[in-house]
Amino acid sequence: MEGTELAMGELSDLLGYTLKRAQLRVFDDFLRCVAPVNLTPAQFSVLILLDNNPGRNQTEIATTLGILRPNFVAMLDALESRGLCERQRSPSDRRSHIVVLTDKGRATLARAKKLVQTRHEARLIELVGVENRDALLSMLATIARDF
Amino acid sequence: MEGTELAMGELSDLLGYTLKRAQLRVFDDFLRCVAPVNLTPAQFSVLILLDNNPGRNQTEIATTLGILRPNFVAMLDALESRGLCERQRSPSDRRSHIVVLTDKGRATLARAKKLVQTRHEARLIELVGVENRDALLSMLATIARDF
DNA sequence: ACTATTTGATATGGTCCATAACAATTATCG
DNA sequence: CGATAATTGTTATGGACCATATCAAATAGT
Repeated sequence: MEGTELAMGELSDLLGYTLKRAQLRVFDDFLRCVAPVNLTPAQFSVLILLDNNPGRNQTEIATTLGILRPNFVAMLDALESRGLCERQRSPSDRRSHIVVLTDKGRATLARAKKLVQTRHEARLIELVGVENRDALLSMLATIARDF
Repeated sequence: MEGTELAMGELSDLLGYTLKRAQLRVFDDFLRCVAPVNLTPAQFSVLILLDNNPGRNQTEIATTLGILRPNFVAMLDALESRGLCERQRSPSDRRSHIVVLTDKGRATLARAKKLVQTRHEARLIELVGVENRDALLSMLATIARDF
């Protein structure tokens, strides 16, 4: 039985590899921290978008999150079945569904935001250092936007 | 038809969200840059590990990459069917398969490394700035390791 | 020698992502 | 106006990736 660690080679110097590894860790921690309200990162992002963009339909919400419309249907079904949001028929266009947060949805989102801040992001900031957090976020945003 | 952009709200300030978005972009660009040798990020990481750790078996390679043994079987099948690596019976333990790079595998890896460096990483470094790249990599590695 | 463990493998199910197609509705424009 | 095109939500479907249980062969442990 060989107990020796394997050499990562040039993987340690690959931004993409380290980026993916970090992302998996962060999402895993997010799930643990937000477990009390039972929201995935994707569901959390949907609730935030609904809160900040009232009166929008499914397509608009989905596409701004990079979710394809067909895949957004089941996501909304899950949130709506838990009473966190509602589909309403638009009076101006009877094809589209306007998605709105319910009171329960707003309350859940508030709890989730608090959990994310106090448990998840706080620990993350402490890890990388307060003085580096904004630079990190800025670089990641640049990559996400302009790469 | 509303042409207005939606507000991202507190998503813009969420490290996890931006991290994921950046990761998707980076992997997408990796695929484009490495398309001439037809390797996914995961396959590339396997080849690198094989090159740096001769004489190891499937389980050791897979687990260091965070790949579960059952899922590694098909991955190796694909690489082996392309003649990039080979499974050899270990003389010391006839249960395990030692995985080795073939000459073609080494050549392909060399081409891939060159493509990654000159097209992929170079552009990424240029985007975030040479002076920031190491700090970025270091923070991501810290998150991946200690979070 | 008998049991427990390990290794590669198969089967299977879940989640996420992507495309095609469809009915209902609305927009286009001849 | 009316025929055609485009849009919206939806379903169906398939692929990629991830996780668990299980198995036969081989080895380790006692």
